[in-house]
Amino acid sequence: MHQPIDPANLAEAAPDDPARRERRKDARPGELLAAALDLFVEKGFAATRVEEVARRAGVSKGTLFLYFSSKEELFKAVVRENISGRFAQWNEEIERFEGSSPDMLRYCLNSWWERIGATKASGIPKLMMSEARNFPELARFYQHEVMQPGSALIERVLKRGVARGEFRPIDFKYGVYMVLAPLLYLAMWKHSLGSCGGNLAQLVPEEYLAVQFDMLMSGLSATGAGPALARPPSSA
Amino acid sequence: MHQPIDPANLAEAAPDDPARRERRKDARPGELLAAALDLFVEKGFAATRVEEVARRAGVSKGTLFLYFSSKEELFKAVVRENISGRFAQWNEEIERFEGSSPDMLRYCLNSWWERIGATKASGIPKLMMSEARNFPELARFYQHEVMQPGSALIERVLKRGVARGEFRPIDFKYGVYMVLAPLLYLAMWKHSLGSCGGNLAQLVPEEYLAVQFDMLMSGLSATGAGPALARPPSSA
Amino acid sequence: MHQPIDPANLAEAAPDDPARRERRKDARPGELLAAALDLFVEKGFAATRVEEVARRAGVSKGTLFLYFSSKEELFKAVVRENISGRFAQWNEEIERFEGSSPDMLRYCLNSWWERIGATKASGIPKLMMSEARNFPELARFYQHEVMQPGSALIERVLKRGVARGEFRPIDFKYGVYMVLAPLLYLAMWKHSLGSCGGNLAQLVPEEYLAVQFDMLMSGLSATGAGPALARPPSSA
Amino acid sequence: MHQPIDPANLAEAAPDDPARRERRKDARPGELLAAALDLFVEKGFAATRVEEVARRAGVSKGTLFLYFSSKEELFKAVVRENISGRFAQWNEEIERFEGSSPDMLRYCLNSWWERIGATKASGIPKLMMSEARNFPELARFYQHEVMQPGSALIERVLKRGVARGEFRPIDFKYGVYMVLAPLLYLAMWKHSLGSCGGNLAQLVPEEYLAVQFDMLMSGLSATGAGPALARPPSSA
DNA sequence: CATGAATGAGTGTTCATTCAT
DNA sequence: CATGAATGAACACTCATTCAT
Repeated sequence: MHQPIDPANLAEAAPDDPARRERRKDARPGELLAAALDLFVEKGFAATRVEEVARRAGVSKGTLFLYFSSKEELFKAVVRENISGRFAQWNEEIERFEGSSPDMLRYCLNSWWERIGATKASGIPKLMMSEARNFPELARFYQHEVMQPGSALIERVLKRGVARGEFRPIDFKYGVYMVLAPLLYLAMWKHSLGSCGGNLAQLVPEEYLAVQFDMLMSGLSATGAGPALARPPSSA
Repeated sequence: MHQPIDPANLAEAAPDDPARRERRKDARPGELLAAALDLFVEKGFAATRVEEVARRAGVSKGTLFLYFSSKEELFKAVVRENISGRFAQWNEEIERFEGSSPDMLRYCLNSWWERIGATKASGIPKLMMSEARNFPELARFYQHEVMQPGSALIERVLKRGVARGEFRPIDFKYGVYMVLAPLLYLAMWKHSLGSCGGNLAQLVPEEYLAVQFDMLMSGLSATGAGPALARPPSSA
Repeated sequence: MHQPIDPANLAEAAPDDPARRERRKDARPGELLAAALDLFVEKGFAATRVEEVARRAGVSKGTLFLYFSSKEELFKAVVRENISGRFAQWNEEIERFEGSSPDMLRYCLNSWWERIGATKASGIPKLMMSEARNFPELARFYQHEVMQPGSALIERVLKRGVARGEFRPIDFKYGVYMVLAPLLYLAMWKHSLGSCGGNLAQLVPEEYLAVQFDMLMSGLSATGAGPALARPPSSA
Repeated sequence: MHQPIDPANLAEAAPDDPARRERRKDARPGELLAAALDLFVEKGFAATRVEEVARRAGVSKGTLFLYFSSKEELFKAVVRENISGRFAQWNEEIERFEGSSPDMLRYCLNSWWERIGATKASGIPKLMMSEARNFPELARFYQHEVMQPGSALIERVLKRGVARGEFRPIDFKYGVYMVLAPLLYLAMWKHSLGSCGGNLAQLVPEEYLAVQFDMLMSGLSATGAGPALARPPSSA
């Protein structure tokens, strides 16, 4: 990732050389961002000490402030770094998917679990929920870069199912939330109450997701006799 | 000294009159609890300053500690006042409910919305999710005083429905989460991303809940042909 | 002690009637002073809470301030209350004592232990040592009312012994401290380090005093060959 | 990573060079320790404000906590710096001492006076007496770090004297207190009543100590005919 | 006289941020 | 570029003192 450091030009590079600074922005900050993600997810924003982030990244506290002008900026950078990129691939996969819509939906839930839910990244939605109010700008950013593409992806799946007669006609706006809510609740639960000992009913995420999927299918099933969702879609 | 004490009215105004004390303990703390709820919901537990709570209630910092021995106790009192204190009545209502189990479930969702979801109290679940990790004692408290009774209440409804043949047999542990997750997600959404302008799809909570209810019913329906939840219940 | 309360003149007694206040100064304050002595001795001045003093005396915090304008004044009153009186009797006893001077000295040490050292009053010297610097006026008072008569009493005993040829001639000024220092050190030790668990060598006060007495006698003995104190008395 | 690490100069300037850290830890803290000693002695432990210590040392409050993790640790450091740290040297001196035991004891008293008694450090025993009860952890520390080694040192001197036939056999436990009590009483007196004007009999410490030493010697003298301490030693 | 609710200044400690080297 | 020593604002909680009743 870094080019080999050439001692020959060290003396020549002006301290404020923008190019050099640019390069750095990719180098050392990477370790800082990783450390920050770990700690923010683990302890939350307020309880994370910048010194510990720096230490975990192997640099000094002063160095951290060389790259991020404040703890808040660090937080924003962490969120930016860890969320957007995946949707492109995800959309492609959906595009190429050839199975039934229920299978496609199951595939979505499963890959969410594998790529987000079961990983450290699952801490980010929780992070955003917790801090959104104190970082409205970040919240807006998250809406545009994460919530919107995510919702769009799910909406596409649902629409495909309806179009192919595999799902009954539904109100897509709320249908999306029906898929999202259980996933996001699970992510948040994992990183808050679920991480505190003494839980009455220890969730097994895989089972939780299976049950939620069954539930979804019975709500979406074109053959189901239930009244659910059988209302004229309010928005396309 | 001021005026001769008239024994006749001793019962009404004796300095240690328990009733008077009761009134006091209910009077000023009431304003403190209201102020605390506002601020906790608005800024979170850690970011709320006890002094500001006091100021908003119109008393001094010292007075607050006269009624609540610590910030954590204040928080617990807020939770008791707004959530756990209601389970008794709620349980009674359920006990006396005579309609069908679907109606009972709908009644639960509706009263949750009216009493919690639509009020400032809906900020509390979000708050707990955000702060649980950093305040384990509060998390334990919340588990015992809120999550447990809440889950038990829902489980009772589900069991009644199954027993009366109105719901298909389900795994109750996950069934409870199927009811809870959408509610809690809504509460959290309201107090985080939902409270920041510029949302792509503005949820209308009532509609969201209606759709979620339909969904639930189709998943639970005894007559439905879908595969959902049709697994042997794992716990009674 | 108090005159019976005549309801007839209650209305007439001006609230600030000094006589009435005087009366009170003997009545309720007695309990307050006792409670304060206990607590000051037990926990020191700073660590004693006026509220606890009041509670132990069975009155409210406000009432305490009715009698003592501040915590410091309470402290002064406690010290004043508990120190002077005993010397008159003590001096008389010494006056009448007819045994040998060593026996008289032993008698002094023993009665100090019985009347002061073994009682709560032993806390007062410790109190004074601890707080003298912050209450210079009290320190002066203590010097005049306690240290001075106490020293004089001991000096009288020593002089008697020298006059009767039972003690060798000594410098009385320092001789007095030779008697006092072990006693006062014991009192302070009892109320500080001695009251904390885990002492290496648990003192038994009676044994400590016996050994100190032997020591004193060997230093004072007219027959002893040692060089001790055999210098021309420098004062008195 | 920044520059190739040259093993050759690691010992001199590595950022984590323990020697450099050592120097730092001795530099500024020295001023803090001096300021703390002054203030603790002057006002006591509880009444001393860490901010004032910092201010007097010319640094900020935060800096103080950079070097001492708490006020109690600061106090312990003061005690170590001024008292317990000296026992090693003191023990060595005793070890090498070749004169008679009475001379050795006199040497001990004199060096106590020069190194502790006559210096600000003499305020520490008084301080401990005053605050021990309210700071049990400090009391324990003081017992282990000061009282115990101090007693052991004196006990060694006494045992040597008895072993060499220069002192008569004594109960060492109380013998130690016979040496200690006058010293500690002097220290306390200096910092409490002795520091308030208007003393009846102004002690001259050097004379006080000389007299106490004579007294001790006559009590310990092997040739003395007195009864003092001539009891079978209770502990070896 | 007596109460006890109310006050608010004061304390030890933390931690994001700065800056001289 | 990197460091880490220094900063100082901030915060929960205490408690002597006041005063309306």
